[in-house]
Amino acid sequence: MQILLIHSDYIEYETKKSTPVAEKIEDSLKKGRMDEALTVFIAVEKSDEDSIEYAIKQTAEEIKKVTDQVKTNRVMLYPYAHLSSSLASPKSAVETLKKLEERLKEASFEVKRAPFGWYKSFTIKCKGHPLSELSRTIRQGEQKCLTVVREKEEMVSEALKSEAKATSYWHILTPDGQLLKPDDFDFTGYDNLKKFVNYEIHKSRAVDKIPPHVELMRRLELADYEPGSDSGNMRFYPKGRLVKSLLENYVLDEAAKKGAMEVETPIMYDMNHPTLKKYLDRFPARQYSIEADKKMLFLRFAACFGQFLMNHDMTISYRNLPLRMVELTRYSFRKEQSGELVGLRRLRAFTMPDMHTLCKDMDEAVAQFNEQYNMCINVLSMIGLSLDDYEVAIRFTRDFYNENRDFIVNLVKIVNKPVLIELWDQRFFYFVLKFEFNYIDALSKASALSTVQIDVENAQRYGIKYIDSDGSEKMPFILHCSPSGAIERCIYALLEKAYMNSEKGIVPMLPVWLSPTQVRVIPVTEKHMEYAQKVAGKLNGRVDVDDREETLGKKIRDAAKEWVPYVAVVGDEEVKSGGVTVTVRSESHPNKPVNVKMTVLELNERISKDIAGYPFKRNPLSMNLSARPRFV
RNA sequence: GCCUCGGUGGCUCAGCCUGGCAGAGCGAGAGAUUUGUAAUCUCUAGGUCGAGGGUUCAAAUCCCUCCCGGGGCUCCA
Repeated sequence: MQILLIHSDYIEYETKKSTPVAEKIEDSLKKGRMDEALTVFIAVEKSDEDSIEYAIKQTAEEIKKVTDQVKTNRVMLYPYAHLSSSLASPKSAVETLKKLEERLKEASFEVKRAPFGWYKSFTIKCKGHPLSELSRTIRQGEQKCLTVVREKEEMVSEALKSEAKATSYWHILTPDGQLLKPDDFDFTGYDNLKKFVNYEIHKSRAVDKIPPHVELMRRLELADYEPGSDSGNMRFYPKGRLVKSLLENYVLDEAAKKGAMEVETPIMYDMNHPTLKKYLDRFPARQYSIEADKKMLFLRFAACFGQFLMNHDMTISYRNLPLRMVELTRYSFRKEQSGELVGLRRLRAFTMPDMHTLCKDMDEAVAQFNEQYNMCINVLSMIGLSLDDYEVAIRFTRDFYNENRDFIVNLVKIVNKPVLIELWDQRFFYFVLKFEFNYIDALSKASALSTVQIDVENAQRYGIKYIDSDGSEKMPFILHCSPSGAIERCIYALLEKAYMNSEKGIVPMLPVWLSPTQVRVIPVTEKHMEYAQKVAGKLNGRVDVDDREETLGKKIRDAAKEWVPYVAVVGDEEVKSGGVTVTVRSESHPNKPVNVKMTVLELNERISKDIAGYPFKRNPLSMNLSARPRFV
């Protein structure tokens, strides 16, 4: 229920024209006037229909409070649909209004009610004293323990606002240290960089196609939209969960190798916590908010909150620095505007490895930045995304650049290709330097994967200190690092890459370590089944057997559609020789499968080589295809 | 929030313009077939055509209202 209360000298209305939902009224009600009254403009909402009695009771009480304050007992109920964008059905609205009228009369108010569903002209004179204009929202939410609050005015963080104000100076920096204006740069041979620059600077983003990965994520039974949730919250089928889990484990392990300690922190935080509130205003993202009891909470959009609060309470010596912590956030939540959400590229709930490094001074921060920059290149490459697949953006303040010019040029030398530079005169955000690796997809859209930032203000905000060798308390600099970027986004990038490969005549596939099925054994006929099962038992990796009663051709086609890297066909020949005939996907061309006769041992060696150095998980689906349900 | 497209069997969609018995493919179930590298054949089951209202002898189809979803814009760590 939405109500707008106006203490008025008088209110006067006249019906003009009925709408299709108009209530039938006597002529006497077609005009009305009330002097010295509280006019209550009122909209009955959809949510009131769940408990009309509650809405009426609360509204009546609210009206009573205000009439007491303004000392009147005359009320004009005036239906006013425009107060809400989520109206109740006309039928229940009329019912609610009538009951409210009755209730107020019982409470000895003098009540008039303007008819529902008519176009009316009205004149009102508002008294203009401080209490003469009030609005109230009445919802049952207070009694439930978890109600997502629909903010009337969306909270927009200061960072989002300042981002709009920030002036960016764009450049291209080449490996030999030339800093050029984008217009002066020759993009020949740098198609992806050109797309990226267009995307960033010229905001050229219109696309009229569904991104290819959306179809692929469904067809490969990885992930899908979940209409039962909020948009941007995906469901992951067993195969998708497997791929995601492998990526998660891999990235966590790489962070651990660099000395990061894995921690776990809550996903929701008190919106009115003084420190957190200030940080919210420095982070350009929108939050989900949640009400629990009387507390307003927000869902984290990164792991910073929990880790910084933990850092605050820690005793940290200079000997502990650089101090690294990592958390895999499942999930980070960002309430992106609904239209921004696309497949696995941009989500409202996503999984992000988030590592923070406390450094004793700027020199150490810069050194760590450099190390993590290299780590990110390595992580993406191991995931299956090479330097050719993404473009580098480095962003910093003018001051930082003036003091660290050689360092930045060196970053460009490492990737050995021109990068996009964004320069700000002042520091608008919490960092002085950041880079991201941006994946350029089949529709020329750019999305950030890995990123590292040097944060110069959150140590102070959160009161994070360390004791230096001379016994004095100091503030560390903090690096934020996501070695891979969001896990879902990595999957998106791999799928988009596979799609672009297939457009180029390269057979699409996932890296072997991520393929849900690594080897599929297909018996030529039923009588080879026993041998097939025996072979499957001896093979390494995620093996399955196509034991369905289908033709050989069908089974081979299905294996190809699932992008199975190794398809081992076994028939009379193989039973006789004791080996397998393997279709090797990575060596095949469209319509030209490459079949290699090999022993089980040889196949095992190939697979072991493909997956060496990567995490392994068993396939959650049954080994026999005939026992697997379909998900899409 | 705005623009746009859509909602028809489990899935993908046709039918709608021009109103007249609700269709196909995939998938599922049954049967036949025992196959050597991109879909074997036959049969069967399965639908309040998103919801509500209106027009009409008759509505999946036309009109109105609403709901839900996709894509785009805005936005973007």
